[in-house]
Amino acid sequence: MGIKERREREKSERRESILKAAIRVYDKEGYHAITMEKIAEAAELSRATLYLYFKTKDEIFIHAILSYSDFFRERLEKVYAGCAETKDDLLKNLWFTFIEFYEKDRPSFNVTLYFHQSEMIRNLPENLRIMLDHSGTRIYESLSKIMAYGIGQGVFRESNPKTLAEVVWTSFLGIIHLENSKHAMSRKPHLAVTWQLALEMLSKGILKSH
Amino acid sequence: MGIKERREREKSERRESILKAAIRVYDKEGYHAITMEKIAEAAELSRATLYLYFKTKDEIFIHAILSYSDFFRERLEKVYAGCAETKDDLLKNLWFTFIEFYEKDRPSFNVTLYFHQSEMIRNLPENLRIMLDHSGTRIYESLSKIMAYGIGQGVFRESNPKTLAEVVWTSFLGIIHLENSKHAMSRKPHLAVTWQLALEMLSKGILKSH
Amino acid sequence: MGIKERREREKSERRESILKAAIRVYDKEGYHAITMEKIAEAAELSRATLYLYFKTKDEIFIHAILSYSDFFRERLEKVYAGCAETKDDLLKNLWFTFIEFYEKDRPSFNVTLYFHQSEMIRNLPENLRIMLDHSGTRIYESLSKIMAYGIGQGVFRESNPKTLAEVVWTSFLGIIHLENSKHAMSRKPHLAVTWQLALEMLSKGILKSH
Amino acid sequence: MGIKERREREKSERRESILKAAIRVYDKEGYHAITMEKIAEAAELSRATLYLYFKTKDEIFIHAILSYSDFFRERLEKVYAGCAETKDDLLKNLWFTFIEFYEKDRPSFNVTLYFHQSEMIRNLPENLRIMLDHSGTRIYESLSKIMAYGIGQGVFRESNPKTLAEVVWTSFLGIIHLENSKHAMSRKPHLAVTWQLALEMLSKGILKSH
DNA sequence: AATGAATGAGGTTTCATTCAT
DNA sequence: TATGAATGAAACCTCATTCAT
Repeated sequence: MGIKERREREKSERRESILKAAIRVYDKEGYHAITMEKIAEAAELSRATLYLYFKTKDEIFIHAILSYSDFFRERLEKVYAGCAETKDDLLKNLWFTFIEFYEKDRPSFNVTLYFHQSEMIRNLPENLRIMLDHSGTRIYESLSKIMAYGIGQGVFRESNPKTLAEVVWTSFLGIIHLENSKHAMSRKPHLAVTWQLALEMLSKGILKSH
Repeated sequence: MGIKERREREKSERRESILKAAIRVYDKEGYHAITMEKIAEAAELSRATLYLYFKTKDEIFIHAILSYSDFFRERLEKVYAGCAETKDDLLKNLWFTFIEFYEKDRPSFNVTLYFHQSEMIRNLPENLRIMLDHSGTRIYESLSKIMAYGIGQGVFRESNPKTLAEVVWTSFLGIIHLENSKHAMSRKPHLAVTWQLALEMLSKGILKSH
Repeated sequence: MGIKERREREKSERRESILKAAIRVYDKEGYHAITMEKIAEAAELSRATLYLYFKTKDEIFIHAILSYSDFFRERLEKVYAGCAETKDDLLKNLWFTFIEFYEKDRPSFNVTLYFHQSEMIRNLPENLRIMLDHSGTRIYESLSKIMAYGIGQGVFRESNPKTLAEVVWTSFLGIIHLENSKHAMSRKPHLAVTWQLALEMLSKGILKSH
Repeated sequence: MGIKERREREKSERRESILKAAIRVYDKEGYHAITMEKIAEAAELSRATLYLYFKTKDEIFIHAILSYSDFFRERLEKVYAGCAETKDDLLKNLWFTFIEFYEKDRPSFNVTLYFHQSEMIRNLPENLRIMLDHSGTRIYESLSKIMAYGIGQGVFRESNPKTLAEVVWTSFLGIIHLENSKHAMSRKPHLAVTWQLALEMLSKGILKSH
C-alpha cells in the first residue's frame, strides 16, 4: 500500500530530523548543555514527542552515531575496493579520506568521538553499549582489511593489520582531540599542518636514519 | 614555631588526601557519577568539609590535574636534561617515559585526559580554564624543547618542533583513548602491543620503501 | 477553539492557586520558614511543578505582590473617581479605604509590606526589583492625584501632594508595622483604636478649616 | 581586686566591639548577607571566639538592639525631664529628638527597626523575644509619660497617652521605612522634607489651640 | 500522532554551631 | 582566652521521563 509506505517514510524522516537536531544542539552547546527540551526545540517538536521516536536521550545520540558510522564504513569499503588502483598512495589516500570525512560533518564526527570515550560508554545501558561497540568494531574491521591488503602488497611494513589500523586511526583521532581542546581554549588551530606532518612522519618515520 | 608548621603540613596533607579521594572515585565510577558526597565519603570527611579546602567540585579536579601535570613536566625536563646521553634513542626514550608515566598512575592520567576534552573545558569557569590551559601549554613547551634538540642534533627529521611534539604526543594519547574505550567495552586491551607498533612506525615509518 | 481557551484558563487558575498557597504559607510561618517544598505542599503540587509557573521563589512572591498592588491601585482610582461626591470627607474616605483594603486580605498586605523593606529589595534580582519599584511608584502616583485634588479643592492644606501622600500613607503603614509586631509578641492589638486616633490627629491638622 | 576588674572591663569592651562589628556588617550588606564569618572578620576575631561572648547569632543582634534602645530611652527620659521648659514646643521638641537620634547612628536604628518586624520576632527564641519585647515596651512607656504630661498640661488634645504615643512614633517610623525602601531602590530620598510636613500635619492637629 | 502538564530524584553549596587544642 | 577544623541540616533548582488528553 502506498499509504503505509508514505507513513513509514515520514516517520523515518522525522526520526532523521530529530537526530540532526540533536547533533545541532551538541555542536552549539556541548553535551552538558543538552536537554531534551533543547533538542525538541531544535526539532520544532515537543519534548514528549521525542519519546515517540526514541526511548531515551542516549538512544538519540547512539542512533545518530550509528548512522554516521555506517556511512563512514561505506566510505572505507570504497577505499578498499579501490585499493588496486591506489597502490603506493594507499596510506595517503586513506588519510585524506579521514580528513575529508571529518571535514564534511564535524559535529557528527565529534559526537561520535565523544561517545566513544570510556566515560560515556560506562554510563550507557547494556543494549546501547553493545550497539556502539559493534559500530566501532566494524570500522576497525574495514580498516584492518585495508591494512592487510597494503601489507600483503608489500606497501606497508610487515605487521599485524589490526594493530596497524589502530595506530593509524588513533593518530588521526589524537590530533582531532587536540584541536578540539585548542578550540575550546580559544587557541589557534593548526589542524591542516599537524595532519600533514603526522602523515609524513607515519609514512617515512620520524628518525632521519633508519 | 613547630605548631604552626605542623598545622600547615596537616592542612596540605588533607588537601592531598581529598585530591586522591576524588581521583579514586573517578577511577571507580567515572566523572558523571561523581558527587561531592562520594568524594567526601572516600576522603572520610563530610561534604561541607570539602568546601573548606576547595571552592567548587571542579576546582578539586583541576588541582589534581595541575599537580599531576607539573609532575609530568618535571619528568619531561629530566628527559631533556639527559638528551645528550640518549642521542639516537631519544624518541624511544621519550616514548617509554610516556608509558612509564601513564602506568604509574593511570587514574590521574585519565582524569587529566578527560578534563582536556573540549566538553569539559567549555564548562569550566574562566579562571580554572586558564589554569588548565597553562598546564597543558607548558607540557607542550617541554616536549617542543626536546623535539627541537632532536632536530638540531640531526636525530629527528627536519620539521617544526612544536608540530612534531603534537604529532608524537597525540599518537600516544590516541592509543590511550582507544584502550580506555576498549576497557569500558569490556574488551581485551592491547596497550603494550599497540604502543610497540606505534613507536616502531613513528620511528621508521609505515611505508616499506621510501 | 474552546480547548485552547480552557487550557489558558486552567493555567491561569493554577498560577493563581500557587500565589495563594505561597501567601498562605507566609501567613502561617513567615518568610524565613518558607521553602518551595512548603509552598508546593500547600498548593498540592510537586516542587518541580512550581518551576513550570515561576522561575524562582522570589518571583512567586513578586507576582503575588504585583497582582495585589494592582488591585489596590484600582481601588484608589475609584476613590479618585468619586472625589467630587466625597468632598469634605476625602481624607476619612481614603483612610477607610486603606483599612478596608487591609482587612480584606491581611496576609497579602503583609507580604507586600515585607517585600518593600530595603532588606528584601536589596536581595532581589534586578528585574524583579524594577517590577516591585514600579508597582510601589504607581501606588504613590494614585495617592498623589487624590491629594492634589484635595489640595486644589481647598479641602487639604496647601502642600506638596506627593509628600502629603507619603505622610498619610506611611502613617497608616507605621501603625500596621506596630500591630504586626505586637501580634508577633503575642500582645493585645489596638489596631482600630490607633487608627481612629491617627485619623483624627491627621484630620484636624490636614484640613484647612477646623 | 584591680585585676579582676580589668578583666571584666576588657571582656565588656570586647563584647561591645563585637556588637559594633555586627552592626557594621549589617549596614554594609544587610541582614541576609550577614554570617558569623563576616562578623568575626569585622571584629578581627575568629568565628569560634564570637561564641565565647554570645550564645547565638541572634543574641548578638538582640544585645546590640537592647543597648541601643536603652540609650534611646535615656534620651526620652531627658526630654521628659525637660518638659516643663519646653511647654508649647513639646511635640516639635520630641520630633527633633527622634530625628537627631536617628541621624546619630542610622545603622543601629535600622537594625532595631528590622528586628521589630513580626518576621524577625517570630523566629526568635522565647528568651530573646521577651527581651526584645521589654525593650520596646519601655520605649512606649517613656513616650506615653511625655504624652500624658502634654495632655495634662493642655498642650495636646485630650486622648489616650499610650495611643497617642503610638500614633506619633509610628508616623516617624513609617517615614523611615519608606525612605529606606527608596534608598534600596536607588531613588532620591526626601527624608527632611517628609519629616517636616509630617510634623506640621501632626502639630496642627494634635495641638488643642491652633 | 502530538503535546502540555506533572513529578521524582538528585546535586551543589552555604552556614550556624561545636570541639579539640 | 582564642581558634582552626569539622559537620549536619537545609534549600534551591534542573531535567529525563511519564501520562492524560
